[in-house]
Amino acid sequence: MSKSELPRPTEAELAILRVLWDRGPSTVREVTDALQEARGTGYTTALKLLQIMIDKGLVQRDDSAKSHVYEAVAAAETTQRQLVSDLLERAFGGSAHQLVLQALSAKRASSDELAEIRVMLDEFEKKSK
Amino acid sequence: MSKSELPRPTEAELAILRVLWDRGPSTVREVTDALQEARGTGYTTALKLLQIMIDKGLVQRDDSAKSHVYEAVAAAETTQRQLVSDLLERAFGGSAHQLVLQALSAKRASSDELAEIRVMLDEFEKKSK
DNA sequence: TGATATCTACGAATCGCTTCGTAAGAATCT
DNA sequence: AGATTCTTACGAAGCGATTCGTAGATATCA
Repeated sequence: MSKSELPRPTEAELAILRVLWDRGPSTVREVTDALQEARGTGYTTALKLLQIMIDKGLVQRDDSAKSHVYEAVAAAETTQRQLVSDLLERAFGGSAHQLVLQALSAKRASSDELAEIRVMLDEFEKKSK
Repeated sequence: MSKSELPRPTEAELAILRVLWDRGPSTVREVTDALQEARGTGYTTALKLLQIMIDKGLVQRDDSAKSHVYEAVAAAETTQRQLVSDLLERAFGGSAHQLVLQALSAKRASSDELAEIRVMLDEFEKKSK
């Protein structure tokens, strides 16, 4: 079984993935604490979600210790790319520059950010040649 | 009541909105036909969705004729901006340039597209000054 | 007119997501 | 040991999204 076909994470699952990407491998307790303030997630809720995410292949688990340790299977960039790609098709009909435009409008991007994006474009173009 | 607080459309609702943005005001029949190939949506399914979307304020209806005519309340750009903004927070922690980067990676954007995006950045920067 | 087609409205079934209560086992404290 | 705390596992409730069947009203056709 290849890793290439992970399902799109749901909203709650994405919140958990963000914690795992941020903290690295973590226990249920640690995930719960991290989500406590932002979402008020309860302990058994986080546990259940992580168990479901194992079934889906989104996370893997090390259960050698008493408190199991969970880890995201896909890198942040991979999942983010999947999500953007999804939105691009579903909402923009594949028009990347429309998406970028709306992203900048939504964010009211600063000049610094715009400059950063320009650098990215340069690198991107260099690579694709 | 202001129009400013429309809920985020669901997946099926977004598919309908795209038809309405594309075609302009349309009947249930027209929406169903447009979605038939892409999604296999049945007539009563489209009708029910449109009725739900009226409750949510996503569409409005002209029922003066026998076949009611539905129209999107928000412009495409407005909803798209909302969706991108949402994804930006939920998946990227607000980092716009990370989102742009993943969008370009996902799309393998062409040089033409990249050029288009550069033009956009210029205009954007000009406006924000 | 009678049959057929088209439309709206409504209810219900189904499914996935999210949350929580509870039970049972294991470790820790007194 | 006995009580407390922490953990995993599991089931189920609640909710929203999606789909469809059916009924009833209205228009169209033969």
